[in-house]
Parts: sequence; structure tokens; C-alpha cells
Amino acid sequence: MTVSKNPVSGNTAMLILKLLSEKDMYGYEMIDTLSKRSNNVFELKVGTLYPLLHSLVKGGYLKGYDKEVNGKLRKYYQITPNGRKYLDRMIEEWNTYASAVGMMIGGVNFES
Amino acid sequence: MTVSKNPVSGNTAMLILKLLSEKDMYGYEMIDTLSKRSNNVFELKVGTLYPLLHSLVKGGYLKGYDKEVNGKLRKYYQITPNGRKYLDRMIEEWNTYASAVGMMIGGVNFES
DNA sequence: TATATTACATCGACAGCCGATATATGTCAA
DNA sequence: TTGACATATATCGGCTGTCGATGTAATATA
Repeated sequence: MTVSKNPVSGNTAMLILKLLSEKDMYGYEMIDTLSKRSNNVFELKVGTLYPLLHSLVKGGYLKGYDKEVNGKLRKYYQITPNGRKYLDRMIEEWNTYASAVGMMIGGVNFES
Repeated sequence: MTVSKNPVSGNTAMLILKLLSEKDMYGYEMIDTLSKRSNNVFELKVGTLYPLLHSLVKGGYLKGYDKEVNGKLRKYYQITPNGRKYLDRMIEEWNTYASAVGMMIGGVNFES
């Protein structure tokens, strides 16, 4: 029941993959969606996002492609099968970690 | 409803302060306690702990003192009133953050 | 006596994240 | 129409958190 590293830094990748597991998106769309869905808790910065997207592509978790929208090229990203596996693993680790923190600080224990 | 930074890296400080809010401890004791209480999820390393303790002392959140145990000097740490305030703030932010992650990944939403 | 364990400590390196900066296009109001 | 703002992608330098490696010293154990 050990988690690989600190599953909290490195957490942003999980959120991005989760978004893309639902539908393809481009960068700015991810920032907006993340912000809205989380009630402005997540304020992902472009300086964080773009390097992260590139590294996820390099790792084989995402695939990027260009799409013309309103006569403008946008870079869309699509999750790969490996990306889905990776996402599942990250979510598992997050649950383990968050549950342990909950135990420590006496919060709600939301896992058996 | 915005959290200061990423409340996950920097999370270790919260766990340490939480331990010390219950009783004074020395370094190794914190590592052991953290490990046992979390079912080995947290494996805090000394290379992480000692610099962290020093910075918490410098920040006024902890006070250190020497105590002789079995004829040996140990460095015990005690949380300060400021440390308790800081801890409360960190726990609040953690709950906000963890709840938002839960919302994102479709986990359990344990906050209103 | 040699090895392991406890205990504290520091250093260099790496990774994640962000602010600043750059570039290009589109929109909207003065 | 010009300047300001928003959208969109991108990179770079720096900061912080974390860890592995290493060092030291005392005690316990085999």
C-alpha cells in the first residue's frame, strides 16, 4: 500500500488526462474547463500546461493534432490507450494518498 | 474559493504540524509515527524531514529543545500558537483541494 | 569486535510549477 | 483606425519540495 512518489505534485497530469478521457480538447479549453469544474480551485497556468502536454505526448499518453476552427489552427489533444491506463493508476494512487491524509488529519475517511 | 498554491507539495509540513499538535516529538519518531498511522503510505525521508523542521522553526511555527533520554540528547519539537494557526489554514486548503480533485475525477465529494 | 540500529545533519540533483516574456491573430470600443 | 484586450501557443529562468547519498556518533546486539 505504498504510493510511488508524492502523488500530489504531478497531480496536474492526472487532471489533464481525466479531462481528455472524456473528449479531445485544446490547451486553453483545458484551463477553462478545469477552472469552471473545480469552482476556481484549479488555476492552471500556461507555463505549466504546455510543457506538461508536450511531455505527455512524448511519454505516449497523449496524441496531438491540428484542427481548423474559424479559419485558425488549434492544437487538439487526444488520450491514448496507454494514457488511460496511466490515468487509472494515478487515480488509484491519489485515492490511497488522499485517504491517508484524511486519516492523519482526522478528516473524512472516504475509502474502506 | 482559491487555494494559495498547490497545497499538495508542501503537504508534508501539514502532516508534521498535525503530529506535533498532539504531542512533542523528535525527528525519527515523526517518521515512524507517520508511517504507522498511514499504513506505510507516507515514507518520509530524513533528507526531507530535517531541512523542513529547520525551516518551520525559522518560520516561527515550531520551537526546538534538547531533552535527555537514556543519557542521550534528543531534539524535540513543539508547535507554537502560530504553528497551530498555520496548521488550521493548511487543513482548510487541503480539504478544498482534495474536494475539488474528488469532483474532477468523479470520486466522493466529502464537502458541501 | 564487528555490524546494525538509532539519531541528527547536509549537499547536490531532479521535478513540478509559475511568472515573465514572446508572438500572432481576432475583437471591440474610443 | 488605432490602441487595448482576449485568445492561443510557446519557451525560459528561477524557486521550492523531495530524495538519494553521504557523514558522524552513540548504543545495542551478535
